[in-house]
Amino acid sequence: MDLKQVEKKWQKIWADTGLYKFHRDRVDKKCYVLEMFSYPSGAKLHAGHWYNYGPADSYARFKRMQGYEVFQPMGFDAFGLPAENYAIKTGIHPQDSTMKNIATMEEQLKKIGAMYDWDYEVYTCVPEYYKWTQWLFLQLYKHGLAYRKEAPVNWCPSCNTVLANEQVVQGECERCGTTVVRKNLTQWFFKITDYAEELLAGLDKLDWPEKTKLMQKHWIGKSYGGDIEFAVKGREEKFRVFTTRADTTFGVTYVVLAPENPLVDVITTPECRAAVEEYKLNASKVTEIDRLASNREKTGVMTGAYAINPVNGREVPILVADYVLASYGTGAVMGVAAHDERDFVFAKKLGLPIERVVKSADGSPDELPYTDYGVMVNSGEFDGMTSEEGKIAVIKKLEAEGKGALKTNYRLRDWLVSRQRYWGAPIPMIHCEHCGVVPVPEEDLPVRLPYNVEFKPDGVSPLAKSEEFMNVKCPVCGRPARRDPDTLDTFVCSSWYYLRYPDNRNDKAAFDREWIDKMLPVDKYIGGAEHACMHLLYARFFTKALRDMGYLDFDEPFLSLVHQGTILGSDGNKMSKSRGNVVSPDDSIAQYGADVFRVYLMFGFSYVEGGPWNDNGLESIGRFFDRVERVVKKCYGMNFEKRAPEKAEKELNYVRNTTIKSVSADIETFSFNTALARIMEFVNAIYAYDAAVQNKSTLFNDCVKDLVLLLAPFAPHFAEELWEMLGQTYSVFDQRYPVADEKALVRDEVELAVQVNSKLRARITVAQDAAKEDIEKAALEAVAAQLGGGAYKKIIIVPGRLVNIIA
RNA sequence: GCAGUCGUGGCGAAAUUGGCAGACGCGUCGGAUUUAGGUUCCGAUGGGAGACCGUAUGGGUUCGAGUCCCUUCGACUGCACCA
Repeated sequence: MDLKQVEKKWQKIWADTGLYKFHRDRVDKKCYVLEMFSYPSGAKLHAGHWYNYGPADSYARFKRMQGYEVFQPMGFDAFGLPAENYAIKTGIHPQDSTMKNIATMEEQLKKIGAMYDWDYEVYTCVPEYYKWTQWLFLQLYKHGLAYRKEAPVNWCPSCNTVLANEQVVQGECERCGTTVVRKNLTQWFFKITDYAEELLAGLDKLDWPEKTKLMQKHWIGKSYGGDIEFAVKGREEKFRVFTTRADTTFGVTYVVLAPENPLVDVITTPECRAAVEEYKLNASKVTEIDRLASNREKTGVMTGAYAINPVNGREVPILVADYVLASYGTGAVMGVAAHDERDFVFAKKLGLPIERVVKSADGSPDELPYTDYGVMVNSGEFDGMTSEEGKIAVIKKLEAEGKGALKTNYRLRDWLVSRQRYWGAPIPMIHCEHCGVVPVPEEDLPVRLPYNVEFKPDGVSPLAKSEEFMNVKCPVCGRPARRDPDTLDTFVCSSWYYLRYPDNRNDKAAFDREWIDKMLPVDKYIGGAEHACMHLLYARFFTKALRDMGYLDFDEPFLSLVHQGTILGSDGNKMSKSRGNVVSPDDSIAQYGADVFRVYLMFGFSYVEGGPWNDNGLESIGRFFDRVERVVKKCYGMNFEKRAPEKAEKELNYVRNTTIKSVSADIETFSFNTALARIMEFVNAIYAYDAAVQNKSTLFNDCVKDLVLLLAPFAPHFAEELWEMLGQTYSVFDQRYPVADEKALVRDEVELAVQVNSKLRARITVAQDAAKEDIEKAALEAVAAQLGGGAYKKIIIVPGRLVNIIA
């Protein structure tokens, strides 16, 4: 059959009959299947998109055939850096290129033949959407979850522009090669850290890949310890360090501040100032990634100031070193050279003292640095305590003296959402000389992104150059004021799109609470593992924050998550233009059709693994389709006998039902490759029956019908055509997926392997319900020769599998 | 550097979760159909002549290990001196 014609035909009929329209009145049966939406970059839909969307759609179709009201929307994550860079290069406006790309990708997406209900489509870059992104920002602001603070950005002094991390290559600007420095700007943050504990605790309940949960767990990075307060000698100032090893506090021989720590400027002595300033300048030139490279040589300088260790009153030097980060803990660390790997290296390098205060508990000799737990020594009243006891006891004592506190620390940082970019949602805030920072009133939303803006980089946010945009009346006092010139991180747009889909036309609210409480959470979310920590964590945060603000009533957005693997080029490398190994789906589809392409992707790879592309796999799927088509054609119009040979009937019916059972189970776990293998076996069994039995009964017809139904989610156009060929009524997707007849799954006889001393020696066939004694007897008979005298120590029987005789 | 995942025929991969390793497919070989090639249908296909040997490596637990534990090697992904 001409698959391309068939695909066109059914895509039209599906659209004309509205087959995939979501029925809102059946919401109690809803199944929300969501694939991560596309980013419409210059490129077209690639093999990776297909690998995400094709199998996911097969899952959705399976759910539909099980009677669920499937909601499977599609949309575009349309704001972002690539469109803007493309514009800087070509002069084509981001809005124009983006809308054009979207149109192309929509066409391509329609060719997949997926069940998307396009009525619910969403673009994040249109005012109808970003109005509500801005509204969400305002709600977070009103609830104290959005705030401003200074934070460093990557700054190219030559281009006069802020760079994204990916635009910094080995510390240099990717465009001009100038060394990138860090520069502080006042920017907006979302207080995701308020939810650190809940984000961590909620992971347990989720049906997500374990490794993804583990990655989020590490990202949140909870650790138990305490703050310890050090006074600066001869000054008023005090500062705290966070430590998980307070049992080593007596071994502190120095303390280190991060170069960005504001205290540095305050305490540095005049003699040391020049060196410290130079050190700070150099540190600002090193990107965070380079600065944190583990094999990098440790550096640091003295501030000239001294700190007083609160446990023993000892004076220790205060240094500045870039291995201490301002963003983690308190931006200050106590140096315990004897019991910390990094401190040890640092102390050696700078000639600082090293003093042991912990030794191994069993008294066995150990070398420094000794980083394990042990027993405290040289620690005054704490001598003899174990590290476990000591790290609590030391903090508790300090706490009583007001010089410390037990503390749980999180690695997670607040989410920086300001971008000094054009192509994003404007931040809906106004800066008034008299009233300060004022939110845009909700009735004034959206704050529209102006079209005519000079977005080429020249030192300020592109929007800052648009007087028309910037000038606004202060909503509080009415006097002239300025808008915030920054736009929102695109992750903000994608943190709530799944909430907008079900209610995408709502112009009164971001979404109707009652409705989305019925439609959400998402039942199955499918997308790449690269989003494990950012997108998936941000979306969870948004859901929880919206719940607490009273806009919805569930805790988690995505109950169940699957990551598809990556399809590599046929050379085993990641597909990339520079390698020239990119596989274009369009060519394959033009040749074989969308269904063959989709089935190839599902059969040839383990879904979560992916793997290298292989050209000749497509052809074999085409042949499989032909094989199915032939048996369907043969079946239609055939005259059936009432009875056929019982044995052949029983065998075929057995295969039929085991196929149904395992295919259903496999789709549920996204094991598409094995599901298709079972279907192929079923086809083989139908052929075997056909060859062996002259006068076929209606079982043959039933099996062929089941075959088409089983195949339908995988090859939707093809199956719809076959269903019609069988004289059945439209549509195959309104049929129920076959359900196995449990009675047919029981076989009269089973084959068991017989082992002697765990080595396979024979096979026996016994009745399904054979008694233990009978099995033993049959097994012993079968291996009588090997056993010789017949003596044995014991027999192990694994029901339905094997018998192992230990001689 | 740390963490996670993984390593199975010529190739893509399976393996009921500790129970007959290699399902299914590709490729290859053979047979049938065909004037022939292709298509189609049927069969064989881990290695070895064999007893046997085989799931990266070396050990361990077990009646039994691809699966669990430890060692080493390699690949991929993530994180980045996390105090």
